[in-house]
Amino acid sequence: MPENTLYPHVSVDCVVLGFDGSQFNVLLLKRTGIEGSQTFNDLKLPGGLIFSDENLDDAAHRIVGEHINTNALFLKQFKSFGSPSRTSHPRDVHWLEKAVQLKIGRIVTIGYLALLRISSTLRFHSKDVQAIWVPLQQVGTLAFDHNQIVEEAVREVCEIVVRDPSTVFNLLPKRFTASQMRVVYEALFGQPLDVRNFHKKMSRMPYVVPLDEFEKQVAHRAARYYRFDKKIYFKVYGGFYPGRSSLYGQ
Amino acid sequence: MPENTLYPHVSVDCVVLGFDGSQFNVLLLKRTGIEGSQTFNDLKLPGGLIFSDENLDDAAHRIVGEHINTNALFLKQFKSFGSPSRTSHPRDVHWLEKAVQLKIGRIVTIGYLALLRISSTLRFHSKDVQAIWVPLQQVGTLAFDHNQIVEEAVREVCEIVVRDPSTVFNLLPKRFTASQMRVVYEALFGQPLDVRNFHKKMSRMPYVVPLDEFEKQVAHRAARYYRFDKKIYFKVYGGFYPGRSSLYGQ
DNA sequence: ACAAAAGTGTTCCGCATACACCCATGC
DNA sequence: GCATGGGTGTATGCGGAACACTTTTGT
Repeated sequence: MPENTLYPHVSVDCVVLGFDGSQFNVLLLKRTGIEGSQTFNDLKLPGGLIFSDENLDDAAHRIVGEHINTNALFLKQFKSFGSPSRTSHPRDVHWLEKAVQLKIGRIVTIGYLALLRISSTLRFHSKDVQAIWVPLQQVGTLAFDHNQIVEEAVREVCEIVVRDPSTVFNLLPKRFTASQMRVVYEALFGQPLDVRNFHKKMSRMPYVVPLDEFEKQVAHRAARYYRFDKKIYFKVYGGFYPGRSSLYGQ
Repeated sequence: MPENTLYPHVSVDCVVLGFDGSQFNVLLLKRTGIEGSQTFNDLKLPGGLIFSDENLDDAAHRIVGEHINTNALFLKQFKSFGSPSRTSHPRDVHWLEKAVQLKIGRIVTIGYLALLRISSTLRFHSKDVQAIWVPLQQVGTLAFDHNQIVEEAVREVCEIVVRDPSTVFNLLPKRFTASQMRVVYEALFGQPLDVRNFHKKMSRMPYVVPLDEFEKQVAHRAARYYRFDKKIYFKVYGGFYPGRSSLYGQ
């Protein structure tokens, strides 16, 4: 089957990062396979071959959508991976042949990154027993080159948030307190942030609007709720971020 | 040939941006094809299918290397393009069948961006009559979706330079004057920059070291030369840029 | 002496950083 | 009343932005 070596397959792999209020988790799927005469269980990213008439973004939505509701999901292509050896581990070769029902020569994969908050209302699709959230710190050895893909995705996240501050609100509920927002930033940057300075930073964001609503039933002073205002945000940034290019002319 | 629709091909397309001292140019290849009974001439990005045992970065180097010397070339993957219709224009279908000698169903392409300076010593490989530099402002309608690819690459450039200031020095000679460097930034940001502020900015960059060498034979005050010091740069930045992620733990 | 580009200093403002105490609430 | 987390103000320093004149050199 020379076609299979000449013509690589194309897949999409999705690094779905969910913030649970204190840390980041990645959505992984349980995989069972055979290596030699042994069976093994490990984990992989949600991913799959693209359909012949499907564009990349659609494929990514479809693949994530097999496990969670993707309405209004932040989902962004971030990097492609095409090492010829990325699917050549015996475990992976064997698993692929069973899963895809094709002899696979090589797969180039397009990496997608999704950001969302893990809320009490977020549910895996019914009967989806293979999908689990794994805290980033506890991710072990994954299938294929998926550790590398996760690593690169994580590297992306901060840059995305810095470039476009509105993306953090994907990680927060509609109403959120200042400390919820601060905890997200602390997780992103891996260090504690000064509370007073963070309040000032927030108050300098015109698109973070304070509400006249407060926490209830808490064993301490009730925190104020805020919300993110998209319209104000786009008015402020005008759709462009600082450092935009104008190489095509002013 | 159902394989061809099921298994897309994978190519690499390279947006090679060359700065000529005053503006950015993109490396394009002349293409001659047939549409209906007419022949036509237009331009395309350098690109091609990946080899079966080649990784993506290597393919990009190979493809750019067919036209210019890629020693120490800044070359970076920036985005993939996979619309099913991106190669479906009749001109492109016909041209591909001749060029690739295969019936092509669909091509997913990985976009690469290269940055370099166009110097007097830069030469296209001998007899390479198809490769030309086209100023970005003068780029017309290109083959396939190459206009879109160029557009996205140009959008990338500023962000890359902002994230990693050392990349600008790919666009400058080893020794450069302050105004040469300023002109690069002005072209990048599409606006004139204040001369005094730019000098201060430069003097705040420890890795831009002033030399005791000056222009000669110029009909005005001779400008000082500077050089970029990689070692100092990496000492300053430690290999990391501000806003790096530490999601894996501190 | 003139044309042409190089080089230089000050002020103002916004933002980041560092730092310590009082407030509201439930138990 | 105490434990728990929420909320607040001041001082300092750096870097971005605005702004005009003198210096050097070849012709």
